[in-house]
Amino acid sequence: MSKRDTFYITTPIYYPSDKLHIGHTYCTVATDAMARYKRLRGYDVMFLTGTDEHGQKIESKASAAGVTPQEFVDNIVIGENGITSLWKLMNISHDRFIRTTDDYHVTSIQKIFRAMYDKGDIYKSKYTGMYCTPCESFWTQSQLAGGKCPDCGREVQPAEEEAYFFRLSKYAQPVRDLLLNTDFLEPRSRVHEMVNNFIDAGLEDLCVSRTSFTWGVPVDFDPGHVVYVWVDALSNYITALGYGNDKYRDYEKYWPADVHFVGKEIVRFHAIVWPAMLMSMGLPLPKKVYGHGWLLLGGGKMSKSKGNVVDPQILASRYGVDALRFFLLRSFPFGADGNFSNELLISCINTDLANDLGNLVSRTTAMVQKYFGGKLPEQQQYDAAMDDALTAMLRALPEKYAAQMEKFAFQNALAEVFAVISAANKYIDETAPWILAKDEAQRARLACVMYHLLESVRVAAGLLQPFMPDASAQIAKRIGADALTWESICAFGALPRQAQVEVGAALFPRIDAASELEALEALHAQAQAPEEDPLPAPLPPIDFEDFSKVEMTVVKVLSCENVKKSEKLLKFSLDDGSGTPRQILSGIAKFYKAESLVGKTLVAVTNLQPRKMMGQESCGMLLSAERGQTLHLLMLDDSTPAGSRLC
RNA sequence: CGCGGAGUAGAGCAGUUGGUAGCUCGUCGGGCUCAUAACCCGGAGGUCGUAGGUUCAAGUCCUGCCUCCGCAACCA
Repeated sequence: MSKRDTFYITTPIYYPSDKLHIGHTYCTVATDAMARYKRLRGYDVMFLTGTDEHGQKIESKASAAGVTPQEFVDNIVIGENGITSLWKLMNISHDRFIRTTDDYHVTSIQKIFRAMYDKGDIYKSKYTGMYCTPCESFWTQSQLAGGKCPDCGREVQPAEEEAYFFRLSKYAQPVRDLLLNTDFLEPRSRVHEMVNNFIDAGLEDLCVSRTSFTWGVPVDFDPGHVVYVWVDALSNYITALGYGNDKYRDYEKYWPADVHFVGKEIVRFHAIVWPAMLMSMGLPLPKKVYGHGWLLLGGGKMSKSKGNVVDPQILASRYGVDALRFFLLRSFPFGADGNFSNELLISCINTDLANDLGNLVSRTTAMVQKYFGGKLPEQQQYDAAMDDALTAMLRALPEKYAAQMEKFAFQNALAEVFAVISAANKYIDETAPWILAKDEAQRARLACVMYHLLESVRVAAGLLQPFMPDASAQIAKRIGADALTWESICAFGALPRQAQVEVGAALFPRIDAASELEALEALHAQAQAPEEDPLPAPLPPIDFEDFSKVEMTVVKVLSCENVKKSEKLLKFSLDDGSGTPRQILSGIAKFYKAESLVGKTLVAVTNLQPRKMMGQESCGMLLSAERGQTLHLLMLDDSTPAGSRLC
């Protein structure tokens, strides 16, 4: 046999700091459908997924949980209800699962890092960030919690550490050309975002090592440094094939990847950093990066902090894995955001799966059973006027479907299949088999009608295999079809004339929408309720001397207004007793209306280093009490004079 | 004037290179009885966010404006 064409497809490697939600499932299911489709088409497919297990966040979460980082990620990745079991539940057919803590990956990363260093594309310099001394941790501005260390809640200071940098700037031009002049990145709308926001804004060299934490791949020629996420995580796509290690030997065979499916939030790394790294290593670039959309809830982003995460395990257990997989790919265009809702899920299952597909299988097999005892006779009479339209549709379907699949337009591919399922339901009405059945002379005609229905079901089931592997197999079994190969799907009449059917229970039972929605609401509320915000960890004792360094002053609000273009900032002008108004910016706009605070008596730390926010200077910090999602400013009795010191 | 996306029937969405506005759900009426109260047919319902412009012709191209969302920034 001649060497088959290969198809290499990947999901991102997910970060196991929390349970995965429906968004991750969406991406993985889409990748799985594509992989299964390509296998159906005869490709030699490599489907890779995995987990990105290093980094400071894992390290600190593990320490908070009192376990080692390895134990922590093991639990989330391969533990009970972990990521691998979620993929097993979702019937994901990945060929390989990479964990960045795997030995072979670590070995490869060290080689890759050194290769880029030897080439001069990685160099040593200084990294500047906010540093928390007690935690020995660097944080970026965006990681800070209320401007403080997200771990311990203490103050952080600007500081710098020695670090290695990747010469990303050197590759700005070739990457820009790649994005603008080729189909490397799709959908096209993502290209503008990348070029305008990042490349043309000036691409800075990228910090690719850290000394502030240890949970990572060590830089083997410089103890104390660990490889930072970019090199470690992105390279998984080649290390998993054996690049730089002896574990696998598939690099030559599968690289370059045919497509990386990624969420739009990480398009930037895949479309800019990854090609630049490969250019530096002198390796071929992946053929395509596809940035899919997000599932939104109530029009907004799904996120833990909003408490609106949807749990795929619950949905799969209630409605079935195939139904959930189908829903995800049928309801939303892959390239754009989609609005997830339980109503939509239930209505999709009821309409497409129960009413149209499931019911078609049910009525068809029931009739074959009823009229022919489960097996069609050889004698069948074709009626061009009645049958031509349906057979033409069936013959044209595989090609139309394939055209959509090649574009990753899962929604459209499924729409094509369901157009034929609808046509088959209509065909029953037009041919009215129950009338034919009353006339013994019409037996051959009736058999032909039944055969056409079975063929419609067979072809549809064949094309649904990538989306609903189990349900498709069940349908094939019911209508007495063999394995649904692509060739047989394309060949109308591949089903034996004397097909033997079996009647069974409903494949997709109808869901009572009203009661189900109620049940889901209840489950959701249950999942939300116990999430009490834990108290932050107690801080170590401090000297009175340390405490006395903080100057806390009673202030009165002279004026207060929202800072333009900022959601969170309020700008205060305060009477601190000195006679000169003091300006302080505070990120509490979500909790208080600016005008309601005028005249209030508050407490401010008045000897903090002034700091600029949104271009305005802030001289101090207003004290407030925070618990979970709530925040209360410290307000004193208005008789307290401005300028009083707290002691 | 940071960047991008979106605004199309009650709801959720399609509308490729400009040429009579479609789909699903819901709703109203009819048909059928093989089937999972499912299936089939038909009706009602849209000045395609808004104001201009190009064109014989614009949801589809151009410009301004409004609203929503995301990214970025910022959150002492």
